[in-house]
Amino acid sequence: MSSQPVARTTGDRQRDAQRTKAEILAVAQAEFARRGYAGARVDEIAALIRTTKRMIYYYFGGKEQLYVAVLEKAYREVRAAERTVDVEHLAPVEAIRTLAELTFDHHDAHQDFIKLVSIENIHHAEHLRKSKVLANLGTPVLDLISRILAAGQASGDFVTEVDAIDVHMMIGAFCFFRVANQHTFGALFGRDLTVPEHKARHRKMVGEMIVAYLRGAGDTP
Amino acid sequence: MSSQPVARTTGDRQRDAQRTKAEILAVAQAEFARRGYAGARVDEIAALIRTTKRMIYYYFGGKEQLYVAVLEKAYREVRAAERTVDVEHLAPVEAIRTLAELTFDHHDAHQDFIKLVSIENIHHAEHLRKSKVLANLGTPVLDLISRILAAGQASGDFVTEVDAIDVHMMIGAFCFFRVANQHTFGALFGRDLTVPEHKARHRKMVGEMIVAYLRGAGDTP
DNA sequence: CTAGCAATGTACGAACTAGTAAGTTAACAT
DNA sequence: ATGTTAACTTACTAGTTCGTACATTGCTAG
Repeated sequence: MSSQPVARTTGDRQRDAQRTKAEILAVAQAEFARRGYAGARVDEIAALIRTTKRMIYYYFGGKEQLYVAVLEKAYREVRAAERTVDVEHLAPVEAIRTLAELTFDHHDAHQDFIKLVSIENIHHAEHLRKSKVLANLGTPVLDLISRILAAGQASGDFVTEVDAIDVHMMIGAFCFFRVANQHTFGALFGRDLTVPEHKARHRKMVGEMIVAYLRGAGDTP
Repeated sequence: MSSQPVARTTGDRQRDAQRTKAEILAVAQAEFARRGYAGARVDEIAALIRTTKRMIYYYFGGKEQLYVAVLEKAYREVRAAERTVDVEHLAPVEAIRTLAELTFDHHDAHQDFIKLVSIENIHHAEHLRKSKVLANLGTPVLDLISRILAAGQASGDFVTEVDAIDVHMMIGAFCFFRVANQHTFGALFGRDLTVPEHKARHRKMVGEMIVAYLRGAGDTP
């Protein structure tokens, strides 16, 4: 009955729209992250794939739409990863500490995404704003933080009055910075943030930082 | 005796090398911060000044050297500002809190600089590394932090064992993030980080965060 | 087996962009 | 006063870069 073409599972076809599209997206993501929006070259992206530049225009329409598609894919993957986080079985202090450490790991593992976000901010998030997909993506982690904060306040572990967005920002800022600014930081302070000792120490630091802050230890007496 | 042309103080000369150079640098800084290195256009920079594109090549040699000159100028100004910070008359807790708040103010006041740093990181700090000026610029704030930490440990106010660079990074990460990522953050969380309420709250947050962390409140019991 | 169309390749052009050759003028030293 | 040179302008080019017109071929339904 179905008139839809059945998606074949064998991957060795010469013509495969989905594979071509996916390949373009993957290469484009690396290229945009590496060179920025203006610095990326459509011809260079085309040269790095099986197919030709024509396909980029066939499937995406143009450089800008390709860039938006890359952004959308990257954000979708991040949000999907966020949804797999499960720390609600932990006590509030351990829950927020673990969330901070998982956020740290996640940023460390997705450096291309960090770069894309940096690039998008240089452009005042104009592409992100254009995308309807990204507007309706939601931020599951915020609800999680809200619940942890409520539990921590109820138990008395957390004293500081703060909302979930600010907590998310405080954790994210630290995790983002050490990836996004590793090169200038390394050059200016002579410290390579990628070496395991620093990484492990910083991972601990985020957790301790957010717990100390939520316990209210920074208050003026 | 002197064969050097005396620098005239009247600013109304038609030809003034220093003024032209300074004007090019100022416009270029704005343009590079706005569009990124690849996105900035030499013709556009030229169009925004009194003089012509030829002068950019006359004084700086090319687009890349102009960019490096902009970077050098921006970093020099930042380091100069750092040297004016005086918090050593304060007790350790107040000293580090004040330093954090001043860092916050400084980042907030120099958003173009933040953007240039983001851009430079996208390019793996390759230009920054090339510059001999920037290699020998030093980081006066690190010594300051070291002294505050030593005083705090001596007085018993600070318990956490941490070095100055990590403290600088923790403060800087927060201050940097809210400026650098304001656009994607605003679009995704519906929160405009530039509105005074948020800004004032975040300014307090940095101070409380670093004090709480240094007091060792995040330690596992 | 074949018609029809999605998918793909080739070749090219219009517009842009960094950089330069060659000539001109203002300001200063003497 | 005037020669010299730094400061400046104009007009141009060679190369790049996004995008497209047009031709072609593999895949699948029936």
